[in-house]
Amino acid sequence: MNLEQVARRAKVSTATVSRVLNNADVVKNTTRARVMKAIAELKYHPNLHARNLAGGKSRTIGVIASNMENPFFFDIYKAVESDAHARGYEVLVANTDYRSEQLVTSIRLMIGRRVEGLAAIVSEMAPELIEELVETRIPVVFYDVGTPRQNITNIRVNYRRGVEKVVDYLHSLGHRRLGFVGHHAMLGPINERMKTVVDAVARIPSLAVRTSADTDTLQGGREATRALLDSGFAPTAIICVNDVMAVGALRELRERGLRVPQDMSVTGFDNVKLSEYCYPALTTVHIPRDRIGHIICERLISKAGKPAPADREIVIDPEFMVRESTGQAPVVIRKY
Amino acid sequence: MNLEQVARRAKVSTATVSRVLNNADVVKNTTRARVMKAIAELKYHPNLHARNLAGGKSRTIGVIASNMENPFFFDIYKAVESDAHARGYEVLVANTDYRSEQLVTSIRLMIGRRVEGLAAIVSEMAPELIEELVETRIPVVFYDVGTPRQNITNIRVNYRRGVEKVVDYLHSLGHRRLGFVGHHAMLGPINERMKTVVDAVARIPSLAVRTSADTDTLQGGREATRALLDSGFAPTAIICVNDVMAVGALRELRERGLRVPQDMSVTGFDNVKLSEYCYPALTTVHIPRDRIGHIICERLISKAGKPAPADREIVIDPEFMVRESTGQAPVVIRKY
DNA sequence: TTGAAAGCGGTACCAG
DNA sequence: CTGGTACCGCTTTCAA
Repeated sequence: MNLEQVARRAKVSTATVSRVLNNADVVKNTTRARVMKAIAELKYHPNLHARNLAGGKSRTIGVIASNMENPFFFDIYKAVESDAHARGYEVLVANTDYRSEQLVTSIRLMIGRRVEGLAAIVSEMAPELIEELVETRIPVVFYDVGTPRQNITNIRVNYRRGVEKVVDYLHSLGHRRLGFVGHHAMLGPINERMKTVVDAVARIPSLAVRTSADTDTLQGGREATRALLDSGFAPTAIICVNDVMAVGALRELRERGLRVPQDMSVTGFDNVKLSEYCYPALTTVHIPRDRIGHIICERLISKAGKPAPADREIVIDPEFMVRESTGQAPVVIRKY
Repeated sequence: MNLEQVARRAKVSTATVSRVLNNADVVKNTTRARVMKAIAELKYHPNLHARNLAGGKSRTIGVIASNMENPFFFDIYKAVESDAHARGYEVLVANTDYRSEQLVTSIRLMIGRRVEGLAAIVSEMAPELIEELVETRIPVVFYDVGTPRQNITNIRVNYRRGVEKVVDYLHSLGHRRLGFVGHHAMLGPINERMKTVVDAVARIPSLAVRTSADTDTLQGGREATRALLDSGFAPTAIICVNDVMAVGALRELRERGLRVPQDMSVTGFDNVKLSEYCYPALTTVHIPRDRIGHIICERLISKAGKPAPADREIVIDPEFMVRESTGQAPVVIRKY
């Protein structure tokens, strides 16, 4: 089923059918009606590949994230999609599951589909890949990766500040031994976030920290916490790299009969909805996902006339949120 | 950057470059090397639209879901994607947010992109739309919608059985007044699941039920529960349409000082990971998402030779899982 | 083993 | 307002 068949049935040329499809207002009403009738009767669906090929533009942007299962990424995606739709764009999504080969595959796929903009929310990326993207001249937004370049905009959250607020707060509550639950980064075990925590702790001499890592899931949070508690190091507070893993931590603590926050404090990061719904509600750090989503769209979709802006770094300051999962350090540490 | 430029640089024809790209083994090694070199130097990325157009097949399937934010849908999607990738297929995702216009848009988009198979996990669908899909002859799998047709496979869960198990269990625990928390369906308020619950309750004369509905989110679960408790009807147990909404319900109950399960029992549905991580862990009904995902892929992706099977209905029997959120009906109903 | 050329299904420019 | 037609970038015979 193609333009030509529709044209034949409506007794017009393919050019006219195309005009009707793209609501060019030049078509005479009676002609338009005839064409629409033919389209309906034939149940014709335009081939978007052909359209993109001929038209040269896809009106599509891509979003690649490490883990869409984590609401943090999903919230950003939703914000992007909503904005994109409002501007008549479609968005293609891809998940890397923190696997670098998948990242390569996904990026190539996006380029192959000729997206007009690409957002990569992926925490790590090989320099060659970045180079590859720069060469394509496609507008790109990185979250938390690399530095601004010609066609690249960079959004980064001031994690250092966020983490420092958490550490300082726990310190003020009397905690001296802190555990950190992180997730595996793609390239090697020493990930940036973990380093940030270690640095933040190092500012305060009386503080000690021990880290643990697992997958970025509820279960990973639980496993990492289990490992941390079994390690012999006896923290009175556990800082988690994000809310999802923190919920996993809560579960493990409950299993061991440790009360939060009386026996152990726990903090999350991101402030996803779940952090208010779990028990106890998490003390966490808010990162504005929709703001990030809006910025992405603004940078990726070229406004009428003006080309999309780029070559900038946008730093977002996170906000500390105290809820129920943190409290005074216990005087006597319960065995577990 | 296109095939021709690569061909020119490698001093071969576009046909040969194409052969290299598709690893046809006929190409001489030295030629292949020359082409690969040119490809790398020019940072050439094949245009997939052109490829699909010329080749006639997209090696892509589509998955449309009502709410990817709910892990139930996401788990299915993950399973589908994993299987699809293993067979060299890509998957395109779309979210409808339970909006029927979005469903229409998404389906048209998928057809336009010429997916070779389409899964619709969307609980409701207009007959004309189903007809439209039948006409395309694209293999389709519906979850919980419609009936088998020529190119349509139907997967359905035996909700009735699942709900009956829940109701019977609560009844055996002494509960007589049940609340039901559901979510808004797309078309009108009387959704199928709600009806199923009402029917299941009607089997047992001593039972009474009151329903409430809101969005399919944590917050929706909370709001619906709030409305239910404020309605004057005093349930001793709340049956939730899924786990996510059940977690929202738990939050509202906690807010009101009602203990689960001592003062109020709560049940979920789906058995997503979160149901084991929330507090208290949810009594729920397991629906095997990966099995569903596998079936979808098997039906959508034509095996070598054989065309994908279709025209069948596959019924899945859910499994009841007792955890901590249910208990004996309280003797004295606490005020709230 | 390689090249030439005919599509694939649209879009858009140029005439009429 | 409508038709003819040259591409868009790649795949796939058919010949050589």
